[in-house]
Amino acid sequence: MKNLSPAFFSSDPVDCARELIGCHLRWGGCSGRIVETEAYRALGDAACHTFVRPSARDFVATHQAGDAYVYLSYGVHWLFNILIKGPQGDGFVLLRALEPLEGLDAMRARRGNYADRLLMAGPGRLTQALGISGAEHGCRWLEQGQSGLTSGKPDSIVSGPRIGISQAVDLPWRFGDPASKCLSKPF
DNA sequence: GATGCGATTCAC
DNA sequence: TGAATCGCATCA
Repeated sequence: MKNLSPAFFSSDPVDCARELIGCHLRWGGCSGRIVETEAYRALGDAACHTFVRPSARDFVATHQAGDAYVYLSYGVHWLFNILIKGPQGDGFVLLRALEPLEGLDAMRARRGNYADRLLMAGPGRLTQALGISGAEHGCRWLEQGQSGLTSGKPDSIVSGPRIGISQAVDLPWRFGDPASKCLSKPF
């Protein structure tokens, strides 16, 4: 297990999304195993925020690889993305589901008394469980000591279409460990 | 200052 | 399976 540095995110968004499956995320006093991600490309991907939002394009231009891109979905749920800036193109990786490892009590205090497998089984659920909100938007969380990523490998990784989007629906840029009990939806 | 709409969740 | 929900970005 080695720590992932911001250099890990100076690569291809789709490669990063795939390689993050099985890695361990540490956030404050909580941690979890990443079991589901999605990739978004800044260029040529109609589902990416950069496609219609000047503010998203500005974010890419003014932030560094690995920085947090956090935004509110449906006016209710915070979604956590990691900025990718690589030679093959920029983009984001959306964290969609984690298996809780440490800090389950703190997660329940924030989310309610749900079963373990439901604490972070969804992009809005995991931010609520970890206490991530708009305050973390733009932050360089990988270099803040109490939070970070360590590498790991799942038994297998599968891919499929991304969830909840209306554009570019055919691109198979959702990745996950099909054996996990904590997916937001089965593959 | 108004409008449209969403990278979802939870309860029914 | 279906409805809530409201904040934010965008543009006028």
